Amino acid sequence: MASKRQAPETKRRIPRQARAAETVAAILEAAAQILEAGGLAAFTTNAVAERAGVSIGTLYQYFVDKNALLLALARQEMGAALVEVGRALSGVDDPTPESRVRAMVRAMVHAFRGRSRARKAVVQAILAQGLGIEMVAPINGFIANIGSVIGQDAQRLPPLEPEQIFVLSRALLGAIRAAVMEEQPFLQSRGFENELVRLVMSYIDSIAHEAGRPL
Amino acid sequence: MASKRQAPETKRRIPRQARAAETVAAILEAAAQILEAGGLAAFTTNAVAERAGVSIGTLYQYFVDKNALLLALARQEMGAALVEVGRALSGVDDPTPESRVRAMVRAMVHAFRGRSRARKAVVQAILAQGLGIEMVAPINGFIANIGSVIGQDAQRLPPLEPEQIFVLSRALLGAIRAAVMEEQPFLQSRGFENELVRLVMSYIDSIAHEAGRPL
Amino acid sequence: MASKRQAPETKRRIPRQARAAETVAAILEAAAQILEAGGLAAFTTNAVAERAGVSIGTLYQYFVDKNALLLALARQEMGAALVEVGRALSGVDDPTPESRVRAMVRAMVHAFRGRSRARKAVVQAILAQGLGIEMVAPINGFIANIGSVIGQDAQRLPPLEPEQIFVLSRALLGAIRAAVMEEQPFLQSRGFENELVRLVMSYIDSIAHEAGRPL
Amino acid sequence: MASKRQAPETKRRIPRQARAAETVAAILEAAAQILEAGGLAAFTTNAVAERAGVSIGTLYQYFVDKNALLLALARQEMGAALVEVGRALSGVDDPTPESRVRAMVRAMVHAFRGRSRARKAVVQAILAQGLGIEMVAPINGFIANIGSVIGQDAQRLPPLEPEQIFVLSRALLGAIRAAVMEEQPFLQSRGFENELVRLVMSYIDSIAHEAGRPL
DNA sequence: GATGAATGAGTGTTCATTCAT
DNA sequence: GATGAATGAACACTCATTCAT
Repeated sequence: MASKRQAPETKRRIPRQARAAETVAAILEAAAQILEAGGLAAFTTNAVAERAGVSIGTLYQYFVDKNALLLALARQEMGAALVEVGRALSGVDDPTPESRVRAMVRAMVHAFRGRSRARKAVVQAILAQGLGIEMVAPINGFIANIGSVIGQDAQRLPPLEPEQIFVLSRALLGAIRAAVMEEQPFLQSRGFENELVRLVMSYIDSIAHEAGRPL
Repeated sequence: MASKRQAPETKRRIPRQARAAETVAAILEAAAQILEAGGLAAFTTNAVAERAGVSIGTLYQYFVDKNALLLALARQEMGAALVEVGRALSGVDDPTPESRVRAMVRAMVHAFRGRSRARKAVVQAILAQGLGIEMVAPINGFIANIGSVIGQDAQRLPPLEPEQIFVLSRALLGAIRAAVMEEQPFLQSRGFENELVRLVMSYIDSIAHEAGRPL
Repeated sequence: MASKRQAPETKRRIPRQARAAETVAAILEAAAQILEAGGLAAFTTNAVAERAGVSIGTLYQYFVDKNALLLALARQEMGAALVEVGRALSGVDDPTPESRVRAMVRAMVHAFRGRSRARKAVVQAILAQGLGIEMVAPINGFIANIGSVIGQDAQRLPPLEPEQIFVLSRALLGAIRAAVMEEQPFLQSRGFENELVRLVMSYIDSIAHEAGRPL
Repeated sequence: MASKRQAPETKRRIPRQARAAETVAAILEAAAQILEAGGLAAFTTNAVAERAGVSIGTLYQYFVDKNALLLALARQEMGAALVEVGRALSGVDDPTPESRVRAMVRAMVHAFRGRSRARKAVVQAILAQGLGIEMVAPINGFIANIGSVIGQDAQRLPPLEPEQIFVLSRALLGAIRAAVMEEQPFLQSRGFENELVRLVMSYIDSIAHEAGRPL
């Protein structure tokens, strides 16, 4: 696992045929299952290949190394999460700022829900390689546009400073991540959701006030 | 690395002689250096022993296993950080709520400053074992008492709900941690500090308002 | 070497290809040679692998751990011995009780002959794990049926008590084992054989007399 | 643990003072306890020293190496056993041949003061070094003189042949040893004792008959 | 004489990765 | 394309033994 920092290659061969795509899917699914069941410690290439019903050689035909497999899994999961968040935002008919934030928060919490051990392991591994930046980038984007997420008209909120985007996105993710990692029972409770919403709203509110444009 | 969740034993032998104490210190220092230089991947017991100028056997005379060494290092670092935070809080003569929060935030940021790779690695390792809870417990405590940290008189702010303590502490730590992990250049900037303060203050403020007792 | 008492698993992978079978054979042969040459002290997995001309990884592909290798060797050797004893018994055309016992004794003595250091080591190791019971079980069975081995008609001798089976089988094995271990020159002499036969016959005789059914 | 075959040196320093004798005794007692509690696997020099309440350095002042300690323990226990056997023989007032044999058998079974696990471990270790011969020599002597042990007048039984001495002593020891090693519950039962007596008596009987001098 | 901190060779075992079939 | 037997560097950890204090 040498450390390649810049968006390392993941696939060795891009599957062009249906069967190959199935194989890749099977391997990723197996990887998730292994991770879910035994955490990072059980995540060996041999174990993944076996569970996928594929020979170890085949696994290496599609993933350059163990790391690439992990990354591919992480990307797949992040993508799914983002799709969900997007869907949540577009599906809100009550356009109160708060209700939009709530929708986003809920989507994020749920994205981190099922298969939590697998997610935990993936997160760990990603962090361990300093690839966290790449992974949170999309979330970052969402937060950056939070002005438009919130306001009916964009003028109301001045564009956020980079530090503000950073603090808000990482604070939110950090709280959710901690709840997942520590396996907190209230992860999906209403109370927890409320507090996350409060975290975002009060922060935005403070900025708006400072700019003389209270929400 | 078997998983003992509750404050696992760290030391195998308590050093009674001066030489032994030096040895332990040397090992911990070496561990920090190795972590700093090569991250978790380079952190092998043999490497640590070698850098400490000590035989591998000696290392194992003082630490039951690799994990215990890591934990001991984590505890030492956490302890130092907490001491700093405590000192910061008691050394503020301008007792504005905001200035007290600012002191705390600044202490935390600085605690995460020097030797950041080592700290990063320690944090990762701790998280990887689900011992994050133990490690953040003291921070948790600080936040839990944030009412008294902030208010001149404690009645002003109702005691925080567990979820609120959780969200606030993890959000703050999460933002700082991310800045460390991603090696953000603004880590020690005034602007970043301001936003962290805002994060805490606005959240508290929101709670206070809800309780009908604005700060 | 954890202690699993009940017929522990020995093989990790059942060899399906010809090459694999050869590899396993080579490893077992190497193990026997190492044991023969240097006793239990020289019996390290690395040494065995090296002598087998195989990598250490390959060894572990076929044997879960060091112990499993030892056990597999023991079983192989025991099996060979038993086959010999069985063949000896069925090949006696003079059906005198004594001549049948003599055939059995002779087979046992010969079974413990060649590669005695290896056998010695194996025996030691097996005993050291409390797996002696499993290993002597077949011999036990032979002795248990000694009535039928000896008598033309089975009624003549009452079925032996467990303690009697135990004493007779262990006494016989003990005498042979000691001769092997101490490398006694008379191991394969006629005189020694005679005395072993006497040991068995007189004991059985005594039981038969007691039961009022002298042979 | 290099193999020195001929009655290796055991003591490094012969204790001349009372305190030293106590120390040696404490170490041997600790060794026996460790062996009894955890078998050969737990038998480390450090563990013994600790349980004896002595520093590891002190242990090495009295025993050249680990092996010497084991040997000293074995000799001590063998000596004790022999004394007991002797006492048993001289203390029988019913001078039937059988009752004398029974006394001997019982003393042998009860050897090692009921510390059967320790006994097992010592036996294992002794065997593993090929020092079994040295250890059984005294027993051999007893059996060699079994004619006098048994008969009121020595003429009755012709002197035993070397093979006969060997077979009888090893058979008896083998049966007892196996019961110890396999931790058979009937080890100290009357039934087991009876069968051991039968083993010896019937064998002797057979020889006597052959010589035309039935007991 | 006693202590116990220090030593370090040696062991069993894992697992990512290769490549002949 | 797929297979899976083989590889071997690397690691955590043990414990008999030494020797400065």
